[in-house]
Amino acid sequence: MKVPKYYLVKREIQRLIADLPVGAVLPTERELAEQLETSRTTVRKAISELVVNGRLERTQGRGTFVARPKLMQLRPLTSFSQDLAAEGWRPGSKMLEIDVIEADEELARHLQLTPGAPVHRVTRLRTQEEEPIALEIAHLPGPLPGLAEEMAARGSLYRTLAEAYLIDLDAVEDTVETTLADPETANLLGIEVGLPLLLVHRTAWDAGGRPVEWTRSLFRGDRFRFVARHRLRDTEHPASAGATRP
Amino acid sequence: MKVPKYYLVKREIQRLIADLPVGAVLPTERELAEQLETSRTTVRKAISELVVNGRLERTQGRGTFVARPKLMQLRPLTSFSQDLAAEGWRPGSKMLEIDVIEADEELARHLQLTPGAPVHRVTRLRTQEEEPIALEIAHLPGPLPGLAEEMAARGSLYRTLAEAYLIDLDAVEDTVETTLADPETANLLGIEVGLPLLLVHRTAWDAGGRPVEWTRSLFRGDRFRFVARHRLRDTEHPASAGATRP
DNA sequence: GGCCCGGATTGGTCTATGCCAATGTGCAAT
DNA sequence: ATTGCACATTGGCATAGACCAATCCGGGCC
Repeated sequence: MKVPKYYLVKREIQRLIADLPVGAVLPTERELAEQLETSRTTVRKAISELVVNGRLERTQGRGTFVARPKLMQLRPLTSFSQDLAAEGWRPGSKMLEIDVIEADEELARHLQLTPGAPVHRVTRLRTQEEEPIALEIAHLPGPLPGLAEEMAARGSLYRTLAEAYLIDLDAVEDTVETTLADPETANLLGIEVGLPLLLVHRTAWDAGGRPVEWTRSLFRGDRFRFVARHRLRDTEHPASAGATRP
Repeated sequence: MKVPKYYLVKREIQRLIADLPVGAVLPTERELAEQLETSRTTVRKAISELVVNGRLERTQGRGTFVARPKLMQLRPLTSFSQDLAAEGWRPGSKMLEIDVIEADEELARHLQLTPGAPVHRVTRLRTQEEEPIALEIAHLPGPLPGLAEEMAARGSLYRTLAEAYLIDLDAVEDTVETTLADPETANLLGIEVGLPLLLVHRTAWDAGGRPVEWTRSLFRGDRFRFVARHRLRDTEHPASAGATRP
């Protein structure tokens, strides 16, 4: 199989940083190009993949550094802060905006509303050791008077829903897919444009089966792992699935 | 916010292909560079992001084409073939290799074995309308005499485990994260090196709590969405999570 | 000491260009 | 009609070089 040169350079750099401690600075791109007998363009392509992989971080004007390897796990049936706290992380949250918008087509569908209905929107930046790791936009239907104040008093969205509005969640569904950081998101998360992100949509229902939350979250793809665990009942046992061939 | 030129070019091309049918061919990179008054390098960078997004596909010597948008959903508690069949897709599977290997450190940990213990390895290429969409490597502990023949007779791994070896799954855990296609995987999946993939690890246990499967799957990140749905019991209710602030 | 400014350093973007590799086409030979 | 080969086309890889923007550092100034 033909392996392009930038990929060999990538492995070379990987070997180079294997022995370096976290935070160590790499040679400059110009130096690496000379040492590895290639062009700066090729070095940059190799480094870019390592940045996407989460192995390196770079800042204009400063340099390229060995990134702290840290993989945080998220469980669908728990809350963001609960998840991270359980793993010994120190989660934080920065409120960006609370406002009321009119539901568009998609939003109305997920929350079982008619388009144009008012929906509360809560935009937050989730942080970890002061470092942004996720952008979260929650949509909540129905009247929630004083939401901003109640949220400010409690911090946690779920706690606010339960205590201030007596809304208890009964079921949640998460979908996980990948996307790329656009300039705005990259700016908020402090990462490069084009880095892969985990795009998570969460819908939550109350005991009556009414949707009470539809949230869109963007996580750094190189920092998170999503975990789902299930017990199987016989009726949905995998072994009962049809044969693989059509 | 400063937006680089290749990002503007990306939007321009996005506008261009919005009106084109699936499979339509784009102008060549050299033509686009001229029309948009930029260099071919910049055009390529823009196109590359659209390829990563799943909007475009390109083949050396042929051209760049509008990709078929198709997002398939995967549910953790069902099998691969069951998932896709339920959505009206026509899943297939191509056996690449069945062999027995010695468990390394990681594998032994997941299957609760001692390193060096023999483990069956089943490597398959999952397909969809003859198109490869996932690379799946299953690891199965314990003696499974005649595994290759039993698999060949049934097609489905889970069905084989249940019918031929009386192994019934009781619980599964999936983890989902992102990674990049290395040259080997890209070759097997017929995609470009460096495309983001969904890396899914599945562990399955039998009723006795013994691990019976540890599988590593690589899905095209632009084609799949992972779905997890849960009912909440009070003891693990999100509202009981700690406050957001540390 | 503290502040400000200018220059050096480093990554970020863009251009222009050359060659390679895969593909498709059309003509010629059989 | 089929095969085979040369050639044009198109994307893939790599280079060299220029300029921009963020950062850092040190000297000079208050």
